Amino acid sequence: MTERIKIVDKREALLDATLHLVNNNGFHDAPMSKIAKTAGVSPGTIYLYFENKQDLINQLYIDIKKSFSKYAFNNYKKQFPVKKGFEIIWYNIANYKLSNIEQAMFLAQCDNTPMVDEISQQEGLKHLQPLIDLLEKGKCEGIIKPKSNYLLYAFTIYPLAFLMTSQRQGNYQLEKDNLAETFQIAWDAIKL
Amino acid sequence: MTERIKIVDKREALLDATLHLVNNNGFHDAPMSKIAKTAGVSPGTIYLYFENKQDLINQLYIDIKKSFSKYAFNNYKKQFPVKKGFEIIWYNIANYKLSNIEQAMFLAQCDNTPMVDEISQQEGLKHLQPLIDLLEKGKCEGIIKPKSNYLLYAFTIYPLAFLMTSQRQGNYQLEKDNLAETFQIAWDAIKL
Amino acid sequence: MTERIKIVDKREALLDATLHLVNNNGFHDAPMSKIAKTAGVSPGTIYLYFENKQDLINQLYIDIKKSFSKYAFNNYKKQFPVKKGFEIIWYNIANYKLSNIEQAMFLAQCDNTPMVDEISQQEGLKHLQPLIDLLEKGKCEGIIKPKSNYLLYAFTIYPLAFLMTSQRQGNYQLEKDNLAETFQIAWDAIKL
Amino acid sequence: MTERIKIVDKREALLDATLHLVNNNGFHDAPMSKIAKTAGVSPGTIYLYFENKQDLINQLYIDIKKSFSKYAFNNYKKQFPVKKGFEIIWYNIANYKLSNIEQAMFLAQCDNTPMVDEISQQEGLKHLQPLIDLLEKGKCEGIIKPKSNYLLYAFTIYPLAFLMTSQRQGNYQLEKDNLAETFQIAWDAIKL
DNA sequence: CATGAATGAGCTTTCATTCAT
DNA sequence: TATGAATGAAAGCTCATTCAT
Repeated sequence: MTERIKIVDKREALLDATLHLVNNNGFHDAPMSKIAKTAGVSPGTIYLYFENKQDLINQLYIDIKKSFSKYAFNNYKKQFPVKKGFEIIWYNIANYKLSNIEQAMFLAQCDNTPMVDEISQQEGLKHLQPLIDLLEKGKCEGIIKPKSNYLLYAFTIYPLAFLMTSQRQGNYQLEKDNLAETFQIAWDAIKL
Repeated sequence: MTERIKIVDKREALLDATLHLVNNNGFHDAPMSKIAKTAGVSPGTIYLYFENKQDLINQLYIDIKKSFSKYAFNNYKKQFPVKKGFEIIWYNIANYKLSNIEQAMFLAQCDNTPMVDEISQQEGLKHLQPLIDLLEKGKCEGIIKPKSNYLLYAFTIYPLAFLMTSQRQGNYQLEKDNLAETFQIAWDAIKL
Repeated sequence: MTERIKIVDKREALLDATLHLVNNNGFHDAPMSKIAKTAGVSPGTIYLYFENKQDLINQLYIDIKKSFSKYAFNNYKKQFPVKKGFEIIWYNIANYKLSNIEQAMFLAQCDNTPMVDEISQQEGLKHLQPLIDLLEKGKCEGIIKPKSNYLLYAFTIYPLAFLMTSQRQGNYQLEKDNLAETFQIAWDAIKL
Repeated sequence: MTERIKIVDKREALLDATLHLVNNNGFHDAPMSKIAKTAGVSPGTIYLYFENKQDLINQLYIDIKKSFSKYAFNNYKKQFPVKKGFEIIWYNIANYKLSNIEQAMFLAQCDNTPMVDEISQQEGLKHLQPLIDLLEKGKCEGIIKPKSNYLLYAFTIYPLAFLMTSQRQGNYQLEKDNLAETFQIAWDAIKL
């Protein structure tokens, strides 16, 4: 019992340290020694939990991607009417990016960089299926523009990444207040 | 004369090599030796044109940013009516990302990674001022939603980055045909 | 009782594992962790039976050397006439190298490498005294050439190491049949 | 010109350092850092001349094997009568082992250890062909016992390795004087 | 006795940078 | 200008050994 907690703790500490260092210094300036030190652990210990640096990055990516998609579909049911369902998912994702900036930044870095295995990248893509299904349903019902899902995603969900980055740099403040206005813009983009 | 051309050639070859390697391998797997070899130049030669690796990356970033913004405002005049002006800029940017994928990928990598100096990052931001001015004008004239420019940018220009990435991975084909439909989505998002 | 047997078993398992790994991978690629795993034991356990890696190697060397010399003088009595005595010892050694290839290989590795303590090396040398005595007797009786024992050993016993190696590599088959011919060669070398 | 000499010098210095360290400490205690220091060179420099540690060892092995076999057949011509030819080769090898103890020790270590690639090991074997041919000729002419070449080698050439080791440990002195007697023993072993 | 997670010194190797040519 | 051999600090990783359980 205590053992399992400890193990989880150390793995977690290492993932946290990696997240933090890669975010702030980039993959290229996040040496294993620093990761170990930040996690309060000896360099050799990393290799008890991860095969190598690439594996550490991959696992971090997948872990975060999982927690992200779990968050994204919280309280969502596919029986919901299209607009309501979309609203819930959109708000979930927006809130995730607002309150888990570190994680969101890391995902952005992974998605724009060849630092994650292609296999892990594929793995991470699977998780948005319910959103795809919802968009399809919306198109069938004549509520959403009959365009590629990539297009619909690009103009509704993806912009949140930019707002998050802007916010982090202090240029823009995305808050509960203006979230509704922002959703309106997203919805205007794709509604029929 | 030939010498000056040569100089330009070598600098250019080095920037090209860096662009290519960083795009395909990431900053962390683009050693100076490989950059030199790809550029057909000796490692030592790099330091005749650039102070160090960071400087090389910075200059590449600024160079591309410049060429990008030049492209973005091609044929654009601030006297144009708001929608026409916006349309021109939007299409310019879309076309740039379609035809200069390497450059666009690199910018995306820089914007989501701490690989470029903050100073250079600031430097790169200045270039979009005419777009900002245009959006402001649109808001004054009641044509565009009275929202933060960050928001307006996020839901019109920024999505193009996602489409470019999707296209590069073969998931989506952004072409001349559907460019018009795509613009419509962008415009719907911000028009009043 | 069971405990003592167990103890012996574990020590034995560790020695066996070491023998096997050092033979196949070399000393430099036989880490304690692999030895432990091969022996079906925890890494920490090794240190209950051996002081450290060097001690493990040393003890293995001495153990094998002991069993080898016991085998070498099996059925031998110093009262035997010289040629008969020599024949018995020679056949014993030949048979040992034929049927205990792993052990013989390990000894060869130890004898040509600085992997064993000098002390242990000295320790291992003592065991051939009866053979030395026999050679001396042979020289006194005018049956064997009056040469250094090193020389006599080099041209009678030592060649068996080469034949064993050749056999292991599949180049040569040393078997019961040709053992007699081989002995003849050895004897021709040193007989007067 | 100066460059090539320098290059050869550095490669040579590294091979020498490796020879010395592996002989005295064993493969397992001959770290690249020590090799570099002994060669009067920086650790990184090793990798300008060798792919990795294994390659360094392999090349050293092959180099020595080559120089050994060149030495072995010095002044030898296949037109010589069998005994004279054999005598020349045997003396050459004996002299090599007497005057190039370091090299001979290293070869012995390689031949009794899995430290050299199998490919390189094969490569090293090719060089004794003229001796094989000579033994065959001797057998045809009824001068040498009609036995396997492995056997003939084991009882004539191979014993020299033992004498060299003994000599190095100060137990035995193989010198010009007793070389003739020693040859006699070898010849007695295989002559018909 | 036995475990095996943890350690950290030390290993092999890489790579940004220099400098004699 | 241009070279590229050389550097050496630092990277990723291994492994003999320890110690709390």
